[in-house]
Amino acid sequence: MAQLGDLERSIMDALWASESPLTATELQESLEAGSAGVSGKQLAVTTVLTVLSRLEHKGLVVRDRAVRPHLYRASSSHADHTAELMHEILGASSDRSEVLARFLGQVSPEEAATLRGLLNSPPRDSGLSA
Amino acid sequence: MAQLGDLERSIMDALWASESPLTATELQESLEAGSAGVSGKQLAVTTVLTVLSRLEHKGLVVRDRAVRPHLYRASSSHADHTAELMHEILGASSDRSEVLARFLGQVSPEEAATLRGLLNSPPRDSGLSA
DNA sequence: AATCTGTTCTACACTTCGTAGAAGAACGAC
DNA sequence: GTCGTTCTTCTACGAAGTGTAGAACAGATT
Repeated sequence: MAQLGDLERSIMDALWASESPLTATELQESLEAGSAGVSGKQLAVTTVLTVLSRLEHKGLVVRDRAVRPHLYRASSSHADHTAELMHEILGASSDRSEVLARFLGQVSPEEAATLRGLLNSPPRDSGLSA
Repeated sequence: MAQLGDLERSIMDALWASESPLTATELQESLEAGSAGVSGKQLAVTTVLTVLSRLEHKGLVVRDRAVRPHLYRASSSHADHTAELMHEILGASSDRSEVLARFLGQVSPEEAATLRGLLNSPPRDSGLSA
């Protein structure tokens, strides 16, 4: 799946941050406003479109072609995506428990607590994601 | 830090698998033999050298210039590196606990057990790796 | 039909990565 | 100390990925 480029990431962030699907133009605006920090430079809509197509191709974005200004949304939540990425990386390792040990060795106490809580309250219903 | 390319990864794997530091030529040989699966094609030593330099530049490889055939070793263990990558990804997320929840939702029961064990075992003093 | 708005095609520059030859540097043999 | 061998560095190029956007095309509105 690989890591995304800067623009790709910004666009995904905007999509993840949005409740409802967005149009290319809306994204263009939210990119100008919301993010970027210092810039302020407006991107061309076609640029946004191009990146959206690429993200769709990568399976990260779903496009609704039924409506006229096409609507775009992230195919999975940010958390899901991130968790998947983490698993991908973990899975590529030969020595998973060792990695997990190191991983835990680096988490903050709060996160450790969070993890403990999650592991002890097992609401393992979510048989979702194929 | 980003993901590595195929060759870069193979070389890192060889370095991680090795107890002691290796020379470029040794790496070249172990690449031919150990990995690759189907190929069998021998890389030029200069290719290995180039990639090693790039990896050194990225901070993943440490080179000992004191001895003549320079010796190369991974700057950190595979597990450490992987764990760091996972943290990097996790850190880029705004909603860490949510990600962790999703992450745990995807781990195998064995891994969950491993994690439980690690979280309950004595505080990992290991103040190693800077 | 003409126009406006949004989408697709095409394109280019820049970076990263795989790949390696040519040139340079160090070290042992003589 | 010079010669040859061995190793490293420099330089380079092609493929892929990404940021960027104009040109051309399609659907809706009047």
